[in-house]
Amino acid sequence: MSTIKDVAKYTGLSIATISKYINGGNVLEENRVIIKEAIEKLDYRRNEMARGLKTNKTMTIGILIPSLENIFFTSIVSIIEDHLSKEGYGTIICDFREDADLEQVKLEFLVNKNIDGIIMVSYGADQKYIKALQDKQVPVILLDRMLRGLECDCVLADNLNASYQAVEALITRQHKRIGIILGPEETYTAEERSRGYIRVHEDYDVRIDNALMVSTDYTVEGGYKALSDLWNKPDRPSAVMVTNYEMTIGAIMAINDLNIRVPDELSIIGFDNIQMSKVVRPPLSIVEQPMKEIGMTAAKLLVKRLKGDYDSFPATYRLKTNIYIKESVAKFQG
Amino acid sequence: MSTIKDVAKYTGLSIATISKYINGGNVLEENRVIIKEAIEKLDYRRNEMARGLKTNKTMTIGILIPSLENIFFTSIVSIIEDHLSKEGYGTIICDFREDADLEQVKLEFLVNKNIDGIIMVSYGADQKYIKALQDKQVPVILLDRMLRGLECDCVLADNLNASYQAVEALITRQHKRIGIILGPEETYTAEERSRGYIRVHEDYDVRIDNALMVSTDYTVEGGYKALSDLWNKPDRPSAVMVTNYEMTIGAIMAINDLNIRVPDELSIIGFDNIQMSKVVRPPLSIVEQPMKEIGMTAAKLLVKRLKGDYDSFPATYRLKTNIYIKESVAKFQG
DNA sequence: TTTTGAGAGCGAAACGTTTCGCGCTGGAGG
DNA sequence: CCTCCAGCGCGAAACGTTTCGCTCTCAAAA
Repeated sequence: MSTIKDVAKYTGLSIATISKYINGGNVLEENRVIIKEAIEKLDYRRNEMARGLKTNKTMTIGILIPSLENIFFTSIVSIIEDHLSKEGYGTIICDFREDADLEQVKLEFLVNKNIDGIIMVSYGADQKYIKALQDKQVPVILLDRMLRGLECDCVLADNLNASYQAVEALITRQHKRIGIILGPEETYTAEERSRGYIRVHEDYDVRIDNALMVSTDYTVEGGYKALSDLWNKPDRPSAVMVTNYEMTIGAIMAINDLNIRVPDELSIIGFDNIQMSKVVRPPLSIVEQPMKEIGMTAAKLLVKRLKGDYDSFPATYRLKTNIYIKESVAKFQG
Repeated sequence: MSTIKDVAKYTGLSIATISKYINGGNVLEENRVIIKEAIEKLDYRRNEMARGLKTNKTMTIGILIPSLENIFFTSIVSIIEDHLSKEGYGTIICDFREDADLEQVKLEFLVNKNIDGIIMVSYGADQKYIKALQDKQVPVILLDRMLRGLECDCVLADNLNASYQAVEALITRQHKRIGIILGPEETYTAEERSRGYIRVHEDYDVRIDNALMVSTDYTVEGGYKALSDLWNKPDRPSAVMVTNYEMTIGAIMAINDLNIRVPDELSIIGFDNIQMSKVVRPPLSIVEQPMKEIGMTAAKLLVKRLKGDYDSFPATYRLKTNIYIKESVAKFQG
């Protein structure tokens, strides 16, 4: 592997000049030519580590998500990765398997890798840690969920309106008893989605039966059990909305196992994966989060922060969701 | 940020001794204690870049996959990431969006990041590039598909037997006209899967109608179109196997749109995502690749190579698939 | 002709480690 | 009591860059 020294020797110029050339400084046209030639001939590549040692930059961004098997997160990551790589940043991706302890471990791991910035979905990482990062001028972007009491840039979906609109679609179809399957109570997204559910009931003056709001974890099994429970209540709902992809899968499995006829016996609205809507029968109604937009917004915001532009910090981007009502939703037949 | 120098100063020992301690060398118990104290007190963290500059290691592994939105790949990556992070390696993940040109770009990107090793799914990267990596003692592990004419470690599923077994399950149920939806002809996996299809026909002495073997790209749209085409043939098959996840989704969509009754009119076997089998009705038969095992095997092999153990190079691990026959497959009713 | 200053190149220090080779110490063996 | 040697610790060089502050050149301005 040749170094900047070799290039200097080959061209007869000094190391400093070569460095200048590499970093886009002013060099005589004449020298520019021979440097270029030398670099090609010697197959010189800049040593990122030596560079990083001087500049104190790794050109590496950490991405921390709950699961790499969750298409919602990986779609977002895919966009981020692409954008950042165009800006010259590598992305070290860690998945913490939905485990808050592991989240902390991986977060420290990333920090020890001297990342220049981080984009993360937090389940409850130690806020001190994030604060420490911010103090070190390492930009942090939160994805999907905000952290209470922490000043931090954040990009997420407009969860409240997402569930508001979905439940509204059910209410305007005369449903009165609408079930909602939520994530863990303490999570930000679950709370927001439940607020949308409540608000739309209030706005339309429909009574809420708390028994129809069930919290579980954001897993396939959770969704399965929650839907079964709702169905087995003496006074069962005529419609259900499910508030993430995994639980949607579980709910559909339960519907299949319980032989529930959709939408005659139960209307249902799922979450996140638009493909799913065409795979099951009848076509599933879906609330879709704008993953591409979330990813792009987060990536751009991070790059802005990396350039030192802390304009309007802390910024929160709350992006609009889309709702697709298909045949899995029908008018309530009293 | 404190450095090794600060620790040396604090303890009154030399830099060399601290370094020794950090890297697990022999240090007097007495000193061990005060160094530990100093490190904690000063919140010293090793600067990976300075270290990398000396050792010429980045402790970073590149992972290059066709798509981050493909659960097959991300499941594997998830395992790899977890294992490698335990070994202290960060993983820079790149997705090339199924685009061979972009593959090359991202590969160069990773190489320029001075990765210590790479695990990749190649669509057709320049083999010279891979060879160059190997020459530089950077271990390369190929995933999912081998590259013709390249000596390289490789971990993949036993594709031939996967399709052999699936088609066998159909043949033993009296199906004579069995469709298969394959990936692009030039890809290694598609070729192997088609060989399994052919061999089982030969072994059971069933005539092959070439019209029933359709190649498309590994996409949802491709699967949709392929199944529609098969169905619209004058002499349509009584059973179809689909050879990856995306195409399986597409095939199911087509079945829904064409109102094909499964399994009465058509038996079907899908690929890769076991969850899917319980989401659709009737439950879908599935060939499942052992993703966890693939990931683990690849990660372990890489670590072995990184340690300089080139035992039995080039190694090929061909891992057994599992097949789950569910109600989407029925006996052929002549 | 002299002065000025912009443009280009250069030398050297610094970034935070690892590692080589050497020197000191103290206990075991003769 | 002397000799050895193992075990520790130390100083210094080196890894490949960036960057500061300097000098030199040459053309334009005076």
